[in-house]
Amino acid sequence: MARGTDTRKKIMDVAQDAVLAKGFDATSIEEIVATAEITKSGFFYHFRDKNALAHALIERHIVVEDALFDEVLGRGKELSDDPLQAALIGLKLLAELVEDIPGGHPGCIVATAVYQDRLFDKNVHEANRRAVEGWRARFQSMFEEIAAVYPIRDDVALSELADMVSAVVEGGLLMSRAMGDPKITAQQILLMRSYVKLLFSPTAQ
Amino acid sequence: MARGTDTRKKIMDVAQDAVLAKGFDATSIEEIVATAEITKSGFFYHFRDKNALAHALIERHIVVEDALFDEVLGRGKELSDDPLQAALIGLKLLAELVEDIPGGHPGCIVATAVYQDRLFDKNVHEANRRAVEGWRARFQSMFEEIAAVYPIRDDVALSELADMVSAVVEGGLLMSRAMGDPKITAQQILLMRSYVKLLFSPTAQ
DNA sequence: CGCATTTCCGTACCGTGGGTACAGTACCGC
DNA sequence: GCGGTACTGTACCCACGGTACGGAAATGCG
Repeated sequence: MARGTDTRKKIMDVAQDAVLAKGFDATSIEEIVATAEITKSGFFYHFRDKNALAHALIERHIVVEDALFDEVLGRGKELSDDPLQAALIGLKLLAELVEDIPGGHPGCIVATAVYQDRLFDKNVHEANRRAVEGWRARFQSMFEEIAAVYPIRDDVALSELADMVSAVVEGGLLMSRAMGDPKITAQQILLMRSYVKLLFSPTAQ
Repeated sequence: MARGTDTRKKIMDVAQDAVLAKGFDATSIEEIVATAEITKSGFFYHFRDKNALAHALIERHIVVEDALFDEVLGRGKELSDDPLQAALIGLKLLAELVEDIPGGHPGCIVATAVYQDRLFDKNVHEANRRAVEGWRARFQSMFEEIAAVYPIRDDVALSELADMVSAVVEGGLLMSRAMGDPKITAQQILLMRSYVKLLFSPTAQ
């Protein structure tokens, strides 16, 4: 039993490295099986097709990313009882964390799936949608906690503001990739942080 | 002579329709040549490979997009002498324009190229980089004009703020695609607008 | 211990699609 | 009518996703 899950995990690890480094379509199954030291048959035993691999990677990615957000935002709450300060700390930690990723900017698995229609089926896109919805719920509740204490300085929907965090992160990753500058993502997160600060603190600066 | 440029243009038009509808990788050369009523040889006479087609499409796309930004931001300047108001108007027009794209949001050709490494070579990514740099320059000068008149309410770099416009647009398009909700992009642009408003106008509301 | 199930390996094969090679041809300006 | 431009047609190669199927080793279970 351990044998099975090990191999499956190894395939996913190898695939994830390759996908983040080169993109999903640039990662051939033959290459994955070579690196994982298995055979093509072994691969197709664990995954019905390349779609199934993508699906598994995304599901796992969501779990990891959720844990990461939990940690960062949780740490913010630990460090301040004030919901606004907690959020600002959390966003700053997130920016630092994104910047410290070794080997620059791997980009987001979710994003790679969004922009490759043929390669992925409905299951994958569905998983993607759930991931984005999860982020929205998370950040929306964060902003609601802030809004319960502080007046908001502009008429914006908190759900859209929550989406903006995701959008800025994803957009930042994309810009980083396009420009070959890994710092951009962190910069963009800090700008988002600045917006949150201005939006909720009248005496900001 | 007209014969040549016509065919080339026809290939690009056919390809662009298909690419925006289904994505680049889902569009096969065989399909393009069938729709354009030419032969495979004819295609490869005009484009060395699929890369060259992508490159040509992106170059053309950049020109169109630049014209679009020119129009929207120019209209903003027409409607107000105040640089902040002009920018706010421009961003609002941009949001409206993005929302009115028929058939939803095709997504950005630039983004599709960023997330597909194998399909595209250095020329394409280079073209991409220039496009992003162009947007940065454009929005940076916009923000500089505002900053010359209004004090800025947080310590942010204007070049990064300029990148944020691109990041929010791209991130918004990505979120739209992921969620299947074309309205998200426009919402995100309006949030960016709200940030600009708060950042430069102390008496905002 | 025997036996079935799970977890692979090996090999051979297919279809699609990008891309090449190269010969031939129709048109167009000079 | 000559040479270049703009193709057509055919035939072919290769990479890669995916299938088929037989076999083998480890594992769990009675």
